[in-house]
Parts: sequence; structure tokens; C-alpha cells
Amino acid sequence: MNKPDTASDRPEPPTASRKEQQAIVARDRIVRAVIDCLDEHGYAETSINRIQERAGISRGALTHHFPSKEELMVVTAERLLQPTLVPPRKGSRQFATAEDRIAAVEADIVWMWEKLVDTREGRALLEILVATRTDVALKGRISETFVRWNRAINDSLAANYMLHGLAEEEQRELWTMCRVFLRGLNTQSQFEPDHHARSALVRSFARMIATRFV
Amino acid sequence: MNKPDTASDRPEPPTASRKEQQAIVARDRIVRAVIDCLDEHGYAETSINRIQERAGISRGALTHHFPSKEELMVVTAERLLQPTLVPPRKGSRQFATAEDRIAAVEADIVWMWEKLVDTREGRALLEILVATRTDVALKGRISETFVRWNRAINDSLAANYMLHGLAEEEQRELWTMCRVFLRGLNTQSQFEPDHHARSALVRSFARMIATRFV
DNA sequence: AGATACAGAACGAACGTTCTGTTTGTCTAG
DNA sequence: CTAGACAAACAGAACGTTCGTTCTGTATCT
Repeated sequence: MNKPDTASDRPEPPTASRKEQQAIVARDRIVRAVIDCLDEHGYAETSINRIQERAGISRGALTHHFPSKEELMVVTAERLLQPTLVPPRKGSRQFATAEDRIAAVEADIVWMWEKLVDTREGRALLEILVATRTDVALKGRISETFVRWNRAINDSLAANYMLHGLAEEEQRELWTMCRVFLRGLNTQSQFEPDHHARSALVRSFARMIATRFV
Repeated sequence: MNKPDTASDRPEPPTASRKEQQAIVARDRIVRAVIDCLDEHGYAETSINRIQERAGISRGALTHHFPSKEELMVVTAERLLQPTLVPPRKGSRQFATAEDRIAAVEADIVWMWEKLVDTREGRALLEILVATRTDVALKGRISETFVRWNRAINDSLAANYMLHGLAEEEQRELWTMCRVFLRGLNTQSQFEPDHHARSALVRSFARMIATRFV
């Protein structure tokens, strides 16, 4: 994306020209509209018409930036995955006591639920995820992205909480369980409409997982 | 499916007439086709045309038994939920030692994954579940069914493993975590295509949960 | 006879894509 | 500095297809 410009000579900064900036803004509006539509209406009811209407742009502009619906979903999926790679708290951390570590892990799991999963973006991603399972064209385009993301976030999380007494493989497994659980929780509202009950479930689960970090 | 006919005489059993039986068979074929389509093509691509083709019946027959697509999904959802209410092993159980109970819980969680969740039916249910989140008409028809099912299965599971040393509320919470986790695992194949790795994750999770049953 | 099971044509609406214009920055020759 | 060619950004009509529903008609069982 960005050129690795050295500081020395920079006649042209990575400044986007007016036209480029215009395009970036438009694409952003569109992707934002896709996310909103996926959250509010689900994958099956997220049509080009609806996206166009939501984004407040013309049909021509939409098809200009995204020639096909598949392209739209691929870009949106990548946009949704990208910010979740940032670790909950910046930098690697040192913990004085085991309790400190447990409390930190527990808090971060709750944070993931509230800020990453139980959000418009989290629900939109789930819609794409479920749709990708059966859409071969979509799968061919983004399945590799999903796999890479999975590895990246595993490494990122493990590095942040690295514990010498516990096998690295087991720590990765625990974090994977977290992601799987939180994703499943996004469908639990059908069975348990009470939002507070689901929050309590997250906390219980977080505590259970955290205590496994010896 | 099969009548439990005893060989002797049965003058007026709840025997369905020929026409009724015909209808039952047809409806069954259709629901079966819906489940297959949901598993193979997802909710968005499960059209009336496809269902009709898959079931091998005419358009008229389909609309006769199910006047609308919504009706089709409601009936299918109920059909999918019903068998999962059966406890993994019949009858209430007594456990001599704590290890026995742990092993039993662990085995049953793996059983749930293999026989209920990681199946055509499990994936089809997930499709309906996700679609129901945003489809208000569908939600209005079956959301109550989902809530009732959740209560029923909670009671069923808790009754089967009732442990006096552990608060009932906590046991229900653990079983809920199981269902949420397994449901989430059905979307994990996008990130972790290796089926064996997911099986290993189920076993690790099952062991973790089981050991919580003190 | 009358209801039920089935068959298939016909419906308008909405889908995603493709196409032809029009406007608007960008870049370059003079 | 500017005229003008050119490409990108945008607008919207039109495409053929498929969607779910409605309908008229026929066969079969009660």
C-alpha cells in the first residue's frame, strides 16, 4: 500500500491526489454501507440496491468502484478483519503475579466481546463468514485471507501473554477457544434474548479461560 | 417415520389415511431437501426452485404443502431442533466416582459435536439461526420456539448430570457454554480448514468443561 | 360430491450485470 | 501558464434472469 519512502528526498509525499482521495472516500462510504446492511438485514437481504441506497450514491458509482458483488464482499471482509489484529492492550506485558495475569486475560476477553464481536462489525463479519462457507466463488477469493488472519492473531495473542510454564500450543488453543466461543455467542441471542445474561456468560467463560493460564 | 405396528390387530390406531400418509411423506421429502440445500448452498441460495428440484417434486406440490418460504423455514427449524432435545445417553445416571462423571461429560460433549453439530442438520440450523437474526418475519414466527428449546435443553442436561456439590445455575451455565462453543466451531472451518485440528479443539474444550464438574 | 394432492403456467418485482452518456480532475505539449 | 487530450468518477437506463407468489386445471382419495 504505502511506499517505504526513505526520509531523504521526498518530492512527492504519499499524498493522494484529489481524485484518489475522492475515490477513497467513496469506497469507504460504500464499505461502511455494506457493514451496516449486513448487520441490519443479513447477507441474504444485502442487495446492491440496498447498499447503494444506504451509501447514498448512484448505481454507476457503486459499480465503478466495485464491479461485482463478490468484490464488494471480499473488500468488506478484509476491512473487517484488519482492525481485530491489534492486540487489546498495546505492547508486550509483564505480570508480577499469577493473579495479575489472570485478571488481565479475563478483562481482555470481555473487551474482545464488547468491542470486537458484539458490534456491527462483528455481526457483519459473521454474516460473511457463514455465507462464505457455501459460496464457492467467495470462498475462493477470501478463504486464504481467513486462514492467514487466524495464524496472525494466534501469534499476536500468544506473544502478548506468553507464559513459560505453559506449552505454547496450549495457549494458542485457549485463545482459539475464545474466538470460537465469542463467535458462537453472536448467535446465542436467538435463544437467550436477555443481553445481560449473555454478558454474564462472557464473564464466566473469561474467568474459566483465564484461570487456565496457570 | 416408521409406524410401530405390532403384528396383531390394530383396528383404529392413530393410523394416517392413505392421503394423509402421502402428505406426510411429501412434507418429509421437502423438509429433507431444505436441510440439504441449506447445508450445501446456504440460506441466501436456498430458493424455492432449488428446493423443488432437490425434492424431486413439482412446484404445485411444494406450494400446496408450504404456501410460503417462511412456512418452509419455520417447519424445518422445528424439525431440526426436535431431535436435539434427546439426551446423549438415555435415562438419568449415577456416577460412582468423580472421574466417572468427568469422563461421561467429556464423552457426551464430543458426541454432541460429532452427532448433532458437525452434521448436515447442525449446519442447516446455523444457517436458519443466522438468517433469523435479521429477518423480522421469520423471527416473529420462531423466536419463541428457540427460547423454549433453550430452556428445555438446559433442564434436560442439568437433570442428567446433577451434582450436589455444584450450584445448579453454574451447571446450566457450563452447558450453555458448550452449546455456544460448538455452534461457533461450525464457522471455524473458514479459519482452520483442517478437520482434525478442530476435533482436537473439541476434545480439549470438552476436557476443560468436564473438569469443572468438580 | 367434495376435499385433498399435485401439476405447471403466468405474475410482477427484484436481483446483479452491462451498457452508454456526462462531469471532473490530471497531466502534458506548446 | 494554459489549452486540450485523456482517464477516472459518477449517473442512470436497460439487460436478461431468477425470485416468491398466485392462479387455473387435473387426478386421486374419502
